[in-house]
Amino acid sequence: MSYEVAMAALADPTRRAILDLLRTRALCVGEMAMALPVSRPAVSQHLRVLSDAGLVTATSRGTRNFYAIDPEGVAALRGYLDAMWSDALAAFAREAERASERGADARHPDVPPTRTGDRP
Amino acid sequence: MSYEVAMAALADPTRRAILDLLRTRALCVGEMAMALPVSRPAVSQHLRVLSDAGLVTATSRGTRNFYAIDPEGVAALRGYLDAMWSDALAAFAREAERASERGADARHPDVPPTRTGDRP
DNA sequence: CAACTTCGTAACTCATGACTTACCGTAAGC
DNA sequence: GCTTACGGTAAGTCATGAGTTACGAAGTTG
Repeated sequence: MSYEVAMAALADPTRRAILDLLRTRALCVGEMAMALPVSRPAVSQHLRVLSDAGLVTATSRGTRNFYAIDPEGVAALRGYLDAMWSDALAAFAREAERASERGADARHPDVPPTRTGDRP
Repeated sequence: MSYEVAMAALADPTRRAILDLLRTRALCVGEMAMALPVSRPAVSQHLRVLSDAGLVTATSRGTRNFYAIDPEGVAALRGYLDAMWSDALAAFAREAERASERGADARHPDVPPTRTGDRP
């Protein structure tokens, strides 16, 4: 459902770096900011995006906010990619079979063309 | 290796729509442009990005250029997500165990703090 | 209570990129 | 050979978002 927001979230290199930091254990914002080449508010904003995308979870302990990877969000992305992957493999196999049977037979054009449009 | 370019490529909704069109079968540029709310040059540019990211392959047949999903590129993304997913699960389990053993024992702070920096 | 730490938000700047129109190269059909 | 379909590229516009500094809110510690 919401794999689209997660995809957009994973597009940014800094956000991927944040997730890489969180792979081993949960961290608070200041720790991540020290390990990254950007300011702490930037990390906060990225964490906001990652949280909205369902990729991380936040827990407050004292004045510090700890963030950890949310496996559910990652699972949604995996599902999307898995579906696309299997579909692509099936289409590839179908295409190969059709190509082989066309190679033995007469070669007819794939699509009878009718002016494919240029405008949206 | 190159999952980063692929991630950036999948960030755009139009590019994801192109990949969704290609899930069933290979298509030429004009066909995709007709099925999408953008102009044909826009589709060309998106296909260029997807091709550079290793997510699609191109084959010329006559004047038409057919594009299909490249399963290899999708596999790279799956590998990245799989690694992150298993790491996140392991970290989650470790965190849960540490929390339970701390709940029975004395509660010590997680990290002895030393001024986490604000500047990059 | 007062000082300090930690973090989120607001306001702003600036670069990236998504889209358009216009143009040119290339293969097919009369 | 000339015309037509198809698609890639160039140049330009405009919106989005990643980054910064400045400030305020919530909590801990002396």
